[in-house]
Amino acid sequence: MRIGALGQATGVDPETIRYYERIGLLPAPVRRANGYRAYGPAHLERLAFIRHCRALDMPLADVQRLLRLLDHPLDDCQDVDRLIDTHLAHVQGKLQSLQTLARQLEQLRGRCHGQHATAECGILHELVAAAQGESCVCHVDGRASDWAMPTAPHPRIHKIKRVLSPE
Amino acid sequence: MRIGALGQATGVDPETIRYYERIGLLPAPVRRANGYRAYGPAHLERLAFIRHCRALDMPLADVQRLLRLLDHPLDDCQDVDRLIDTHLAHVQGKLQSLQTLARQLEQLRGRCHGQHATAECGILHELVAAAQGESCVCHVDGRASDWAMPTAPHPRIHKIKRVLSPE
DNA sequence: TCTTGACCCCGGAGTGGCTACAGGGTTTTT
DNA sequence: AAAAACCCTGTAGCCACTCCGGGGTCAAGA
Repeated sequence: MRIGALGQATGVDPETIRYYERIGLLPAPVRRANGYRAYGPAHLERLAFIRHCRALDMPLADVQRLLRLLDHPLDDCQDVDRLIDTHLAHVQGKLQSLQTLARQLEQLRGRCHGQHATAECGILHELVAAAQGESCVCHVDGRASDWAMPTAPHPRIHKIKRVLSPE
Repeated sequence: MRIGALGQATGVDPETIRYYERIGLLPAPVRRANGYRAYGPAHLERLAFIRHCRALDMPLADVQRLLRLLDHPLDDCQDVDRLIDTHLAHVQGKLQSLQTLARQLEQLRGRCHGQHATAECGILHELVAAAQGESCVCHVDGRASDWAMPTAPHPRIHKIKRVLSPE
């Protein structure tokens, strides 16, 4: 089958299929005389597997590792366990902070009803107040969620000695 | 204050601050004779605001819009409402699919205990079976979640006429 | 026969929100 | 004086695609 048919069969965009090939996730198929890719059932199966893992939000690197384990059926299965465990922990952590986040946004949303100028908007006021460290509906307990924080408090460990000296 | 002090005060990496300046989110400060950026309290406030919005997982484009609304206090506040509403809906949708995903992963994890070769691993078996369209703990109801799907079934609307013809 | 239009190819750039250099200069501390 | 810490610019990398331009191929319809 050609790339379009494979895409149809698996629900994957042909461009994504080519991308998977480029990064070495899907083996390059043979080519027909005209240069078109010719896929067989093995490709279909493999791509469906990738797709399913992606549906479980696994990063492609993890999918790659699972595929390698599949190709070597005698290896220890603990690697699979660990991979799933790690991924699950990751997902659960994300879930937790997302729940907190949704609560915060709901409360924030409750600050404003009706039409008035932004100068009187409870939402903006709240956001500004929070930014200035005052209490905020978003941070009832006084600390911010770490959801989607660009980088949790300075993961980069370049030793900071100098104390903050306001200019 | 210099960029490092501002970063300390807000918990933002100096490189991120420069990035915000580059994309026009944070106004460029004056420079000292040596070329160093010199920030004042207004910058601190603005950056803290950005940071707080980011903690609520808002995309920078939304933060940009909120900042503009803040700068024009006479505008209608409905824009703020809509922005928050949209964002909240987005977050809630994500939350739902993440919950489904976590359940699926938990069930998948339950398929494998103990040490054996990957050939006998219940997790891998399950994933392969699912990929082949068979019933799967992950997809009890027979349909896949759409969480993190690269692209929900072909959003691209290039009309497909030719029928799938297995090679 | 010609044209249309669906399909295929490739390479490269763009997305968001940073992060990580490289390669230099300046300031402060030891 | 030397070392460490800080600052600058500019560029490239990350993830998982997505989109685009510019072209080739192939079957069906007028």
